[in-house]
Amino acid sequence: LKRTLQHFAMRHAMDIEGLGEALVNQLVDTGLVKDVADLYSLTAEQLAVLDVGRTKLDGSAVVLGETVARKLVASINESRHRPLARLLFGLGIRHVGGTVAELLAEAFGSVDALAAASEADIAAVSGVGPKIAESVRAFFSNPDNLEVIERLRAAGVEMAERRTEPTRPQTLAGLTFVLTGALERFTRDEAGAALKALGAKVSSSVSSKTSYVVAGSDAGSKLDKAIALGVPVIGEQELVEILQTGQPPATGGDR
DNA sequence: TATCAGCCTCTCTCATGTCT
DNA sequence: AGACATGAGAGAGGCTGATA
Repeated sequence: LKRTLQHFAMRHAMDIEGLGEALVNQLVDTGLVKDVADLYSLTAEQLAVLDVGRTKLDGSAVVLGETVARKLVASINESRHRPLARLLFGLGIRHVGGTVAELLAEAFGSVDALAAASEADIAAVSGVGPKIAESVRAFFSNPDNLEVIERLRAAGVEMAERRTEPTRPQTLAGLTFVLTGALERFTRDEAGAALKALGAKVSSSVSSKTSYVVAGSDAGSKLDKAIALGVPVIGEQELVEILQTGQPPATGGDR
């Protein structure tokens, strides 16, 4: 349960800021939370008095405090409106990470449609094979999982994708980017989302099929691999230009 | 203001699934 | 079968908020 909660709350899932391992332990150990749906009925008053596992000099317990508790409740409330892919990832279905969750969200559009799909329907999605399809089908065949989904629905968690047409021309369609190192003007997630909005694919590993590697500061082994494979490497300034103009670099990188 | 603990962001690595 | 891509866990360093 603790691992499920941590996974559900993590950044790439429901992104509940402030809910980490220590707090999850407290919530489960005190009995406040028995499944992920219970998160949505927590109050700031309940959270504020939780022991954070330390003691003051006088021997009394250090508690979470009102500031953190209020922020956490706000973050939990916001998480009701995450995109479908985040929810699918957050449910913790084996073999379904962020990327596969996006494929499934795109293909089925709602939790209900995915839950009703056959193994063959799921495996028909490009990028999803029989193992993943079997795992997804098994998840939605488990009554316990279905009950949690119903409780999440009752708590107001959105269960379907809000269809939005691309707002920018898909000028980077067919190009694959890999981000490495730290960027100054945005996080890698933001940069990745901006690239995807232009139709690009963003991958986490470099191969000869990679179109461009965007290297920020302290880039690691992905930069080394890009150089070894002769994949064009671009810097943050070039990335900004791509995002502004919507056009891939004319030169193909020069690092 | 300094310290502390927890959280966040990011890298690295490896097992495993998918595709050609 | 080999190449490619993903998922997931561990660890490092920085950031944040509560406490002293």
